[in-house]
Amino acid sequence: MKKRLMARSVDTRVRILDAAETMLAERGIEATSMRAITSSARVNLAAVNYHFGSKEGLIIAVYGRRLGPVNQERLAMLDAAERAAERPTLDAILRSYIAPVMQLIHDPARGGEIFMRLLGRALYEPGDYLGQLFREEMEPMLNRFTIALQSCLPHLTSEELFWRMHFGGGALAYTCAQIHRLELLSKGACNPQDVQGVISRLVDFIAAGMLSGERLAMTKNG
Amino acid sequence: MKKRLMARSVDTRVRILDAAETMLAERGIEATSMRAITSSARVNLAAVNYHFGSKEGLIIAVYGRRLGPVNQERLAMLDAAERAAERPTLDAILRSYIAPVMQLIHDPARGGEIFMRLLGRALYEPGDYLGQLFREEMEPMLNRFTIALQSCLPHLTSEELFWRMHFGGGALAYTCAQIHRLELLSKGACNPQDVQGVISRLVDFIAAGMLSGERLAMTKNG
DNA sequence: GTCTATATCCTGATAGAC
DNA sequence: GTCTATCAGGATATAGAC
Repeated sequence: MKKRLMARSVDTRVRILDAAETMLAERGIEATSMRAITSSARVNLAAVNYHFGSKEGLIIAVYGRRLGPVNQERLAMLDAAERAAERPTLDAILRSYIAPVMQLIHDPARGGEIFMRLLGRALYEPGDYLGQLFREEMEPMLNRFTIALQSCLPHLTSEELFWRMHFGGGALAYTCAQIHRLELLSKGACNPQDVQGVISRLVDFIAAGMLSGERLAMTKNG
Repeated sequence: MKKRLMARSVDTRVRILDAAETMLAERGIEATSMRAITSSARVNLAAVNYHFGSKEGLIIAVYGRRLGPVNQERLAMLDAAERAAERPTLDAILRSYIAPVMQLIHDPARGGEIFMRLLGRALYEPGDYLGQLFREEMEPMLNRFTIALQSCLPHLTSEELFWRMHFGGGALAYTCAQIHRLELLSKGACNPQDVQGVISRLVDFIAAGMLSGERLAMTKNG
């Protein structure tokens, strides 16, 4: 990590990161130019290359500063669930994964709704900007959740579990990325600002999907 | 629609559309330049503007030529299900929506896996490229499926149904967009080429989610 | 319908003064 | 650390010959 020796440079770094975060969430990586970012942040164009080396370095920094805290909260919630019961419920495991992301809506200090949307888009972004960062930041956390789900759903083969985690991840990513449009798309029928409601609905939906056809799926370890 | 008077121009049009389809699915709209498309299609750069007017016109044409047939097949399957039984099952409705998309994998004449991936990315693309096209092509079809689901799940409020359709749509979109990576991501545990297996798993997962907490959700029309 | 050539603007990145 | 000026190349789009 880069040292922060001067107060002014911290300001500049943060202003660039904040502006980039917003524009990347709204337009995507390729559609966001460094000129648009520096103009919005009211810093000089050359400041991006000075502080982050390149556009790719900036993108990685934008995701990097927020991803760690979210994943640490996920693991902390899973830890707490595992301390509270020898085998945590499916609902508790799913909630540990989902709540820290959805609660970003009311946590501007960690990126707020903007970073939530950015996170939802991450796997749809082209190129190799994020490959290494996600392997480092996401894989260890995902491995722990996979193990927790396996002991909760021992009748599922690893293939079945993978498919269902994938479907659940899709529902979550889509919700994060589209959260700002849902009220409009539903013609006012739903209220995305009711964070606890959204979390509970997502947990219920995915838990039901994870448990579907429990009787028929007992082909192993039953 | 533009008339096709000369054999040569049809070739050029189609070669551009095919090349664009592939590159858009792999890199996204903003990351794909017209130079890359025309170079891959081995036609002249100016041909895009001659045939499609602009890059945006090309993008709309790429989606436009494939979206209609897929949605018509969805509606045809729903029609058949409604002829076969007065009230089609939830599984039959979901399968009508999902199967025509997933079966693209083995239907190169309708765009194959490439268009399926492109479709999965559509709602994540920045800008207003596709707004009007989707309002025209998707909304009437979605309205029919909404009605079918409502009569199948009468205990759900329209808010609840919207949320669950949204979650299911996210699972489907994610699967379409990531299909080519699933074998790698699962370290060989799953086989995305087993189309019928993927369809059945998606239908089962989403149906279970749609039905979740049926007893608790009876707040209307029970 | 197709092509070459070009117009006009934007892109990421850097050198060098301050 | 910040700034101006600039580079080299890429972007979409078009004019005009064939």
